[in-house]
Amino acid sequence: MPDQPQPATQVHPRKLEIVDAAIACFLRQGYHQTGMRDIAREAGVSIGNLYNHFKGKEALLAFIGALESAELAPFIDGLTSPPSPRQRLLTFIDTYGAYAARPENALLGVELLAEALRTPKIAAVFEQNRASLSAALETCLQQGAQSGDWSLPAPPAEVATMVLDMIESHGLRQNLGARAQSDASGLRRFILAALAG
Amino acid sequence: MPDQPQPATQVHPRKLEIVDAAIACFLRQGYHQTGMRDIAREAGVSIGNLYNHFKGKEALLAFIGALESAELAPFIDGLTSPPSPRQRLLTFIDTYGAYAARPENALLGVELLAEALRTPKIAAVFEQNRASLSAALETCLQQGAQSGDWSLPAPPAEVATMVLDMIESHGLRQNLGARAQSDASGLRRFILAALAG
Amino acid sequence: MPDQPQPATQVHPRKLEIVDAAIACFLRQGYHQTGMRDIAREAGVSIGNLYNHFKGKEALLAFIGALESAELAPFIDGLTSPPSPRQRLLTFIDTYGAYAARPENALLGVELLAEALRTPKIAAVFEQNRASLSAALETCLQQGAQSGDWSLPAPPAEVATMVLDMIESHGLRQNLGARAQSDASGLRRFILAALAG
Amino acid sequence: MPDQPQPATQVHPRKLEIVDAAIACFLRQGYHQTGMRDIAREAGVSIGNLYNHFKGKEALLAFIGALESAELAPFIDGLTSPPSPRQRLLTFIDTYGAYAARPENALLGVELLAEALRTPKIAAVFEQNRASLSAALETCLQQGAQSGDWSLPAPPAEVATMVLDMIESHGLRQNLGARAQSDASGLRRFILAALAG
DNA sequence: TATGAATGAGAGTTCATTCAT
DNA sequence: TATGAATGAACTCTCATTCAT
Repeated sequence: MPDQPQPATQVHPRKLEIVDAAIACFLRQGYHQTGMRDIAREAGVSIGNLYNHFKGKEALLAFIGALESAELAPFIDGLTSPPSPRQRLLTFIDTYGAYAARPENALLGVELLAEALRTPKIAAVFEQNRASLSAALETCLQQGAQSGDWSLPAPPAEVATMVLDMIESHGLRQNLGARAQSDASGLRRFILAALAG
Repeated sequence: MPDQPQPATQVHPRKLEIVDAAIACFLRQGYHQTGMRDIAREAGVSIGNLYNHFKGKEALLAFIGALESAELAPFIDGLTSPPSPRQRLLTFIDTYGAYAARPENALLGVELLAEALRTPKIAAVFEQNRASLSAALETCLQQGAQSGDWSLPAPPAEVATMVLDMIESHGLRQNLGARAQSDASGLRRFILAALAG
Repeated sequence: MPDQPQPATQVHPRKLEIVDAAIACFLRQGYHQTGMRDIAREAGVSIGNLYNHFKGKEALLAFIGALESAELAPFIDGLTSPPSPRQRLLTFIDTYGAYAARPENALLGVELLAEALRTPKIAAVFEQNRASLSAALETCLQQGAQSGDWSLPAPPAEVATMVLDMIESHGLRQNLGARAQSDASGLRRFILAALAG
Repeated sequence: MPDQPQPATQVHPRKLEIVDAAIACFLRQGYHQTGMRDIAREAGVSIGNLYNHFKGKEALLAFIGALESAELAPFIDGLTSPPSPRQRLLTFIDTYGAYAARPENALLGVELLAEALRTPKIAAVFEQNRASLSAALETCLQQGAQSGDWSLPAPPAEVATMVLDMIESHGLRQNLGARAQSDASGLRRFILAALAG
């Protein structure tokens, strides 16, 4: 986490305005369909000044990806904190499911993923976010297995990955077609059934 | 299915060469990073002639997406044909899992998905492929439920969607980092556990 | 001479129009002050099409430099052909002096030189032109020394270089201030005096 | 000489640091390839402060050109002072030859020249340096002619110009290719031969 | 069917310079 | 004196696409 972009500590407020503008544009038009000029206009900033705050388009996307890291912290906390593993897992499925279903997360996630496939810098951010979340979930899963809450049908790391994939795919699916089953009850039942042992 | 691109019936062989070239380019560089000139060069065709075969770049991607439809047919057959539901499901997880893990499918799938988010024409192709596969899996799942092979933790359509998501996410995951658990055994066990009831 | 750009043989006429436009712009505004759009406009060509004919700005300058090679041929012939070494040298000083004094050669020469200092591709063209001309002059100087027309105050290659430098500097000087001694008689007398022995 | 930049008298030391930084950048990257930000960074100064010391990029180059004027003074002294004209000329060829061969002088000279072709302000500085040096050399040449040390093959001003051109071209040549005859003996012999009369 | 010259909007980025602090 | 955010025109170059041949 050391030399990762640190959006939390002392940043020029303009920088955050630019980030918001970029997110809005990426959501509306997609990453590649968005020009730096679009972002500058949306942020009410000159194109030249935009480059005073970000080295380039890719850096902007990486920064946005890193922002996600901060948003993930509560979920990680929730997975490792007080209540029973079972309660923690249920809460996680619901809350992270809701998070993953929000358009700005679902759609930006796909842009980020597609870009991570070609751009190592983006891939690094992407994988770091994934890894920290996955590790927390894995811990929770193992604790639940030890406490007899459930049994794992596969190695914990693998199960954690699959559960995350399910939740995120589910969130994305809500944003795809016109329909929307909109609640996570099926998701929750599926996962619990898989752990029923 | 009426005015869908029909890759199966009589196409100019040059057209398929172009498609192969496009796939190669999209895999190597990504959809947006690939120029029509790149494709023409890779196919050994003039840029003008490329446009004799495809109306534009988007049409090319849509055609590629439609090609996938043909590749899906065997899986659909397998899900609805002779053996027991359980056997059909296991086979499907393995074979479709292998299919989804092939780089050309995993990576192109993400490109297609990202593009489908903004481009209705692409979305249509994308959803059609998904729908036909999902319907077949749903049928298989219902049959297994009726025959007592398993019980469904959620409505069949939803379970089908989640199972497909898992398999495809799993395939994509193999193409992301450097690691590779590489086999589908964890995946299979997870799904079967979810259906164990 | 093999894989050098060959402006003589079969080139699209438009390419030459572009070259002419570029030369006009470079002379008027200088190389760095000239934008690709300036050249396109001057040539009556779209900016996109300009790039169909030249890979980039640097390639354009290199091509112009290579064109000079063709213009040098007559001087090289004159230095190595029929009459007496003395007559050849005198003719060379006058004709090459006039050539070097023409604004398009004097001014473009400086641009080319300045660029050659930083750009290996340009340096290569620049040095090749210099080398072929210098070799021819060296030969002539040696023949004159053998025939007793003159004696060389330094190694022939060095003398050749210095004589060329003098002629070219002289040509440039005509294009600098407002004054203009305009003839090459002083130059000729200086060189002949140096060879007088 | 009135409103010429006056590098000699009281200047803010920061100003000289900036000049040094600019020279370093111009040498490394060339004048046009160097941005004001590059210079500011190299000097360890903010871009805003840079403009407190210099009106603009062109003023910086002009100042550098004017600095040269101070460096020329010793040569001018040497050409007009005590010993015999012959000895003065020989010393000048050697010392000014060495000066002209130093990369910072040879390369910056070309940048300055190229810029002088388009920018009157730069041309003024350039020509003034040239004129004062040329005048001193011309005086020396005439004195040598009067004292019978040599005879001039052309009007003294023209001979002075040509001798300067030779020395400077020779210095530049050392910085061009990889070869390097490195000493000025050929140059000296050539010039003396031209004056042998 | 096949060619590649032609188009011009638009891409990301850098530029010299200004100005409020 | 010193800072660096702010400006917007300009840069080189690429894009998908068209069209005369």
